[in-house]
Amino acid sequence: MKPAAIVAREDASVAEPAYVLEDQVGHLLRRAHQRHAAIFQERIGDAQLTPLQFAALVKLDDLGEVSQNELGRRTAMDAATMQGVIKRLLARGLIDRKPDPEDRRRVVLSLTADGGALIAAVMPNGRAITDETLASLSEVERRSFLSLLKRLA
Amino acid sequence: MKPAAIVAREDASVAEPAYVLEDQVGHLLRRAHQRHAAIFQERIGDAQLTPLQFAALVKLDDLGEVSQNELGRRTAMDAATMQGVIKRLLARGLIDRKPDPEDRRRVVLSLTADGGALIAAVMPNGRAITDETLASLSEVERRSFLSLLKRLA
DNA sequence: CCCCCATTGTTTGTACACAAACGATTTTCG
DNA sequence: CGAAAATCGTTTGTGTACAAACAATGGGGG
Repeated sequence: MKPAAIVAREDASVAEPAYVLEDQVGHLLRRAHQRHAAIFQERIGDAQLTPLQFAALVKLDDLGEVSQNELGRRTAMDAATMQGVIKRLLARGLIDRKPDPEDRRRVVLSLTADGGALIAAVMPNGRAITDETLASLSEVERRSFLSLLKRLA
Repeated sequence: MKPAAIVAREDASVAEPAYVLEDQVGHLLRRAHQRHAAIFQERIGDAQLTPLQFAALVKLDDLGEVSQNELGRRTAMDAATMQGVIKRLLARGLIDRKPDPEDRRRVVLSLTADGGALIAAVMPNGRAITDETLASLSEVERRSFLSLLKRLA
């Protein structure tokens, strides 16, 4: 029953639009990321392999040998997170780890034969996961979305 | 059995483009989400308040009283995650919790006065966080990005 | 009416994610 | 050269995130 003309107080007609949780970037990014993680888990084809582990293997495949910190930078994981990821990949025998003779602070990481075989086997699934995640967008929309997203990250 | 003239083996000239980690939606979503979380922490104005806790308070402010599971659905948190979030908000006295007389399985959650005051105080920071997260995009690009992102989530 | 089934909330276990503090090394620069 | 600063890897503590299994309650359908 609002006297239409009156706008005193903090009235909606002038105030900023409501803060709608569902419209906030942060919330949407979180949900999109959740959905992607679910698709990943369902489609990657190796029940134990997580997105971060996959990312680490892909980068190791690209780079050959790298130090742990550098691999972290390349995959956007911090040093503490890296610990756990590396530990699990080592435990599965997918990567190898040895001291760097040139710099005694460093350890050098590389793929084992098993790791190389696994990454080769699941790479196509990685592509399929990307496709399915973007399935609701047209080809043009995908390109546009990815280019905008890249500028945010 | 491919005609000789056309590409033998899986040759780079025709093969799918390389799998570039940095171009994958999943990786970009993860990084964008990380960046948003960092901006949130820096700008929300309450060192203890996390994005999920903020989301829960915002929704409680909208809805008044809700059961724990329903709040979880509205904020996209699963029941197990909810436990921790609720526990911490209770410990800070920001929310209230009482049994639902109509359904003895349920608990009813609501904001306390402190919780209401806090959410009112930090809401403007929430808007600023959204702005800063999207700072690298123009107004048109923001709208376009958010609309595409919403369709992914 | 009663049994099956769905829903609510809890617990446990695994895996990110990051701050902060640490020891060991390497680099830089005065 | 030698002290300060930077880098590397580790540990601890807190907070998401979710699967899976559980007890208690509620709502039907036979």
